[in-house]
Amino acid sequence: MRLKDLAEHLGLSQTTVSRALNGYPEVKEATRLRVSEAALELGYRPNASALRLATGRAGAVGMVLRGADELGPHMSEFLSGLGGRMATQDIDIVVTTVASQQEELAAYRRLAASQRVDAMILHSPTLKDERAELLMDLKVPFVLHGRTNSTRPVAWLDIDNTGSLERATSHLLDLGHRRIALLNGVKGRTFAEHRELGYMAALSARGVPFDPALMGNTAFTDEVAFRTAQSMLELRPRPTAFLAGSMMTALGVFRAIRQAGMTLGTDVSMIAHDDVFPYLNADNMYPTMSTTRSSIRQAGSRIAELLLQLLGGKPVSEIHELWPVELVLRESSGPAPLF
Amino acid sequence: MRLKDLAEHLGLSQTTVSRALNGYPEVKEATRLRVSEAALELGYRPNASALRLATGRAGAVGMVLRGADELGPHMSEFLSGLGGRMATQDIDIVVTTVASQQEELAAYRRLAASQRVDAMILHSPTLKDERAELLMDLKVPFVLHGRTNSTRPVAWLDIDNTGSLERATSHLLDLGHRRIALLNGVKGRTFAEHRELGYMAALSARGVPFDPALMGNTAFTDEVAFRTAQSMLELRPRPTAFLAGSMMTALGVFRAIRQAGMTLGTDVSMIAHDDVFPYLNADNMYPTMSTTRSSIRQAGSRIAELLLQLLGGKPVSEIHELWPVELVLRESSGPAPLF
DNA sequence: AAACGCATTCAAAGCGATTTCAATTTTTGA
DNA sequence: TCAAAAATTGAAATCGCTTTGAATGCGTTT
Repeated sequence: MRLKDLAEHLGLSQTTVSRALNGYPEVKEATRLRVSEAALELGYRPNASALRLATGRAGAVGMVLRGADELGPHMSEFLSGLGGRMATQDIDIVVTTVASQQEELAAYRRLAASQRVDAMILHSPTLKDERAELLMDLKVPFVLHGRTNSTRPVAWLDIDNTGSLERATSHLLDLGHRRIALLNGVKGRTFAEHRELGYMAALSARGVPFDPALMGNTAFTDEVAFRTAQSMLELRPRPTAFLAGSMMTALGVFRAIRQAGMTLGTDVSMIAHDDVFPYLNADNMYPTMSTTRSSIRQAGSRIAELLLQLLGGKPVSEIHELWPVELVLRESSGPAPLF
Repeated sequence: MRLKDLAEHLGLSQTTVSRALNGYPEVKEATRLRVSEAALELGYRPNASALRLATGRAGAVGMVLRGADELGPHMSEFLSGLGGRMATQDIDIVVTTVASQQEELAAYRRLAASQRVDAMILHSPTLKDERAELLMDLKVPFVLHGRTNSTRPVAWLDIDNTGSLERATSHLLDLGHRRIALLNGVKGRTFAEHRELGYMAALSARGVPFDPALMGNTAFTDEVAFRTAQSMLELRPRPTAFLAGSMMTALGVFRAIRQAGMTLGTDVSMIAHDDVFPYLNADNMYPTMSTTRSSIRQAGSRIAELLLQLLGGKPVSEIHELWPVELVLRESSGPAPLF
């Protein structure tokens, strides 16, 4: 069922039918009604490729996912938020996965050159992010989930990682902890740097010295976290509290604590960052987990909105959102043990 | 940079340039070389929409993700496998997310009518799956990840859930367990039914009666699993072993066991199904987790291959793959306790 | 009654690729 | 050497839509 068929069926020109369906004013109301009824009845939907070619808009936004490290469980949550909003505008989400760093830039180039997408979403940026710079060079609009240091303006949405860690660290200090381990993301990533900043700020505000042995910069997997936490717990004096970068990290730390024969919440405290997964509930852990919490799904949904604004012509320099992070105290964070 | 520009730049016709780039035989080798060099140098890439309109192929495959229940961590793993293979063919993956059941069918209709994708991938089918039937009615090619009972032939790839659970259950029976709880997926889903079949078969082979109180049919979240396991552990006689449907489920059961003051691997045994997540390693748990294992990422990659074959004209009736599931025994499964 | 304005409708020109069919050049064979 | 065959190139049609610019019909105004 093409536009032409529909037009012939109605005894109208393609022009009029097209206009009727797209809500142009210069078509008689009775005609419009007749057209939309026929379209509905015959199940007409414009051919996506033709529509895109004619309008010059791709009707899609793109995301490039780094296979190994980045993908993780966060992505599906984010996608879910993003997709919900985009679907209402009939905009597709095109995901591309790549294995290596080089492939990644090539993927952005490819998407841009073939005009497959109208805009893109960038994740987990580094302080100096070449993907962002590339997209700006290519003049592809994008919204950054996170922040980066660029000389040019960038549209972004980020959570307040610095504030989050400052509060969490301060709280642990309040509870008497002095040896607080930070299981952070890999160096270079903006969010990791921001978290470190918050952690450092809280420590120095109390005059607590920073011990590099208590900081880990690794991927957020339970395995790595387990190993890191395990070796940190062998330090003397050992850390009495952990700041875990993600829920997966928290699970690993959790196991390390138990294997060392200690109890979470009394012998050792922990506050983990929770991106809010429906299948992994901090409130329902045992003991319940204190968290810094921010829904990554909501971020996805909001970024979709920002993307639409961006495509609607809103200036990049006006698209910045910094979201506060909740600190939710539960059982896993308690007073420092008295030795 | 359009084809026209490139052709003018080279002093050739669009026809010749197009042919040269697409490897048609009727173009002089020297010309082809000159063209491809210029294309590379100028970074020419055919406009995706135009190409699609001209060829009639969408150059994309679609997936519809149910927001709430389905998305989960499995999806990103699967996507990663799928994407790796598709990228090599310059085929996009279009993901659409939906909230409700109704929206879902509408989404398939929409994608089909607008010819946005050449084929689709279906997940977690039910025994009688209306999405699959719809796609067949709409004549949209698709590969099913899982199986369904349809009168018409369907292309599918599935793991041997029945065999997997039969082995796992048998193994637990060998270890002396008689009260074996099954935390299965929701009723109606083919994989859940298949798993139940395997479980039942193993029980009845030993003449062990089936106790409905020991079977749960829920979503694979740690929270639900925790609650279900908790209440099962209050039964008398209590279950001495658990079959967990996923790693998330396993985490929930794990907590329930600990909270009940018991030890996994001695007081209670568990075998969990592992879809192999890079961030959650059964081998590295404490105690290490016995699993039935099958990589969902590999499944994604293979389904991409099948999809390409399907689009290449291979008959649907010849596209069936049943993958065996490994049983990996580790510390979480031990002999039944002697009361 | 002619002219004007307004509301509708339509024919045709894109959008940027592929592909059919025709034209041109080069090679081959007698 | 010249016609026929083969190799190479190009003009124009096509894909299905949007959109520009022109045309039509009809009630008002002068």
